[in-house]
Amino acid sequence: MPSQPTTSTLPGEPEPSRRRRKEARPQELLDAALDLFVEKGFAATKIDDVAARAGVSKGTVYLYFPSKEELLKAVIRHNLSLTIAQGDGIVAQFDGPTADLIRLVANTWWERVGETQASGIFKLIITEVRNFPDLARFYAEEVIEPGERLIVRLLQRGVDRGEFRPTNLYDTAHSLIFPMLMLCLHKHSIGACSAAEAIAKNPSGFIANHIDLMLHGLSVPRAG
Amino acid sequence: MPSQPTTSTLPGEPEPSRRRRKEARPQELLDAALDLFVEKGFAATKIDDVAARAGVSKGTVYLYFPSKEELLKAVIRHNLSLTIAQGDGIVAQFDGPTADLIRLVANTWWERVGETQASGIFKLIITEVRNFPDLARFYAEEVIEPGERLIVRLLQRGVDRGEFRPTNLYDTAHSLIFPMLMLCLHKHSIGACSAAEAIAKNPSGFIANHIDLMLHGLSVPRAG
Amino acid sequence: MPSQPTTSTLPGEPEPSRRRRKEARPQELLDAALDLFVEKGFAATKIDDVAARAGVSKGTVYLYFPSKEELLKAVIRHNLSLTIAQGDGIVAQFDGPTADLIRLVANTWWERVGETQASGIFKLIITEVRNFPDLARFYAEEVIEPGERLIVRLLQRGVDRGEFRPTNLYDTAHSLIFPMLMLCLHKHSIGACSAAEAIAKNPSGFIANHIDLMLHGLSVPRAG
Amino acid sequence: MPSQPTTSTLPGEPEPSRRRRKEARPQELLDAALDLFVEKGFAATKIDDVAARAGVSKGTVYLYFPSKEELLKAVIRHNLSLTIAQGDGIVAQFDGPTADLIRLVANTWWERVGETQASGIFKLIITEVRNFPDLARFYAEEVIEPGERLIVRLLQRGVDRGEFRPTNLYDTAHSLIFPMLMLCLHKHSIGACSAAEAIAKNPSGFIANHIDLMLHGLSVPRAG
DNA sequence: AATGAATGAGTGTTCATTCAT
DNA sequence: GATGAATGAACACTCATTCAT
Repeated sequence: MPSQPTTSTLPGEPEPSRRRRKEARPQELLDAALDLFVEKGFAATKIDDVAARAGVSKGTVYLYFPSKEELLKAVIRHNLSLTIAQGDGIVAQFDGPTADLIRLVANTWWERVGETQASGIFKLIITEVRNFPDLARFYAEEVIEPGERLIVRLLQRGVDRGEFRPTNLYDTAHSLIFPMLMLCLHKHSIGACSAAEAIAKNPSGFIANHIDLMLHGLSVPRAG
Repeated sequence: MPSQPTTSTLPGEPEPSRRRRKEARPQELLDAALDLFVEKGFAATKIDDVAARAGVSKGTVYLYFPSKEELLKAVIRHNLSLTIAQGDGIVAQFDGPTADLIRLVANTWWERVGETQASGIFKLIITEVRNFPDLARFYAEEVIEPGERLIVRLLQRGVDRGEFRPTNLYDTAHSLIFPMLMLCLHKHSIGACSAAEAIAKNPSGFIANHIDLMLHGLSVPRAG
Repeated sequence: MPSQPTTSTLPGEPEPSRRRRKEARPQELLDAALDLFVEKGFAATKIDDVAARAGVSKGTVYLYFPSKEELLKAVIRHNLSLTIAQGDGIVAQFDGPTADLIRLVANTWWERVGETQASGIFKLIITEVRNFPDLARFYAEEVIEPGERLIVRLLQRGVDRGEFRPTNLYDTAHSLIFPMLMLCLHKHSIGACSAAEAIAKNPSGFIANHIDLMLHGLSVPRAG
Repeated sequence: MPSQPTTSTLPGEPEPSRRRRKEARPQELLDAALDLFVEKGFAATKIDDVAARAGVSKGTVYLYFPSKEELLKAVIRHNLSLTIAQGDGIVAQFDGPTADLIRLVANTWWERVGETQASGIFKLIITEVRNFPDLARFYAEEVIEPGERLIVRLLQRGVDRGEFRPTNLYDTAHSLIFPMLMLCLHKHSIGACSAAEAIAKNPSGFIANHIDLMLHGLSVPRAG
């Protein structure tokens, strides 16, 4: 279930040169490892399987990563660096109503994270932080804090412009983002088993409903 | 970190009779196993550690559960049976405004699940369904479906009584419940590492804010 | 080539009880490990082979020794403690000519060390000190220093009593002991391959000749 | 720790021509391999390290030696051919007292073997013969037998000339040579770890004392 | 019932060897 | 010739499971 084919040459394609392979390897291995760590968990994933999915032999994994644990950390680091500061740019230059901005940010995030392989990183974090506690600091600094700051800034903008009523912005930020994260977790757990689930079938519909609900919940009561 | 003491006798307590201990064994083992499966994951948990935490020797675990996998299933079954049909009673006999009913159900759930050891079950499910896919059917039937039905019924009650505007009730149910589940997940992952997190410090405040936001979001727009 | 049978029960013998086995295990494993480490070297010895020679399975080795390296250290520690202070007693209470005392000590040492499995320890030390340098301090303190002191005291006794001419006693001590150590090394290297070697056939003869030569070498020149 | 520089060019030295380097390769590899085999043992030495010490890449080793085992044999063969028949020339043309001849041979040997990298070969032999038993025959024929013959001839010369009393010449030869060999072994084992050892500090003094002791031991008792 | 010694299949990691460049 | 990426067999070590006590 990798989102990009990472296995060795398909028939018909020219065999990539040794040098080109070497440059592509780490990425291929990280993709394979993300897939498997997310699917099975760190402990239940065999290095042999990571290697096989990347189309190489077991020893090759150790040419690029000194241990299974370092591979895990590299997977997380690599996929987090994709995530951070994704939204900051959008927010800075947007000019219209905050409701539209929030919808834009949510949809962009869903396209770039939720629908890609990277969505698995959240399950991986939740699964493995307790076993590798230094991941916690890493994740808090790289994702949670910038992410919270971004959303709080968004909400503050709405309040400042008289669009939103005041609430506890940190709590509200979590009410906004948590269902989106659950969507990612769901996709890589129950959603991967029983396809017969409404939410798995139409995540965009769910997101639209969720954002509407939240925006309505934040709307300023009519003076009366 | 078990919420109930599961280890052997503390000095000062009266030694429980041998019979008491024997009858309590399976429960103690299930508690110990839940703790460890949640903390470390199934694959990274050693039977030895489960036994040690329950205050027995390794062999004893096998007197009660035929294999590690069956122990996992028993843990899940046992903790799910606590969960299911918890709220049905409350709903049936409640008479006031749906907003109050929802607050009551949410707070009751948080007390009985979120604040207890049982809150870990959601992390366990998310972590392990893909490795033990028959858990999926089990969980869907025992938790997801009754849970969704309960919340949808709640929301429908609000709509029927003219308290809530109409929305996609399944999506809205998920918007309502997902942040509560994330609270449980958080508590057993990041929240267990860096205590310096707003959300971890005041979950009840977060729940109150979340429910308010949702109820406001569901409120019927003023005619006019 | 173990000097005592260490493998599991011979047919006809009563099966030793589980408890008795547990007490005997470490010794059996140390004997097996000494044999193999001496024969093949540390790196080339497989834990599987140690286990097989001791008549147990691989996992059992790890019940008693936490790693291969600790097993090595235990082997050395165990075999050195046999060695230290072996001669001190003899020397203290001897009364006759120093020449006789030296012959007695040499023969006793040969019987108790040279002819037993423990003779392999010297090869093991020489082979492995550079890879495990903290063995060096250990060996220097436990064997070299007490050993040198013993022999120097012996020689000094001879000089004091006018039996030996004065020489550099440390150098002479080494001239005395080194050929005995070479005999041990030889036995576990070349001597184990080509049996057709004079020295391997008659070590006691060699020792007698060597001691005679040394004693004659130490004898006081006739006043002339 | 090689006694001759075997690594690639030092800054300031003229860069050897490519041809020079190529012709020197096998010698450089043999030197590097001897160092490492002696230091760590055959099994614990990595081809990668041999290559690195010789300043080439791993693949290059296989251009010159078909396998690690053949490299070992080449190292031994090469260092033995240095050793054999070193002394025969000296003995043939010497004319004075046998005592002087023995001192000359011993000192020459120590200069040419004991003080050079080649002294490690004895440790290597003792360490590895049991794993590669055909080395035994090789070593016996090339070193032990010629060496013994040489020393026995020396001793016989002394007896024939009335300088030495008769003894078992084979045993005496071993008494003479074993301490010298132990000096080599010591240098590459304990001596390489704890420098604070009398013997390691003044090997020539030890040799002088040892030969004196032996010669005195062999001296003809005064008639009387 | 309870124990914990023993097992051996399974997995992370290493490293001699190969071979395309 | 020289390189170093890739391989995969081999080995240290772990741990679920069994069973004699």
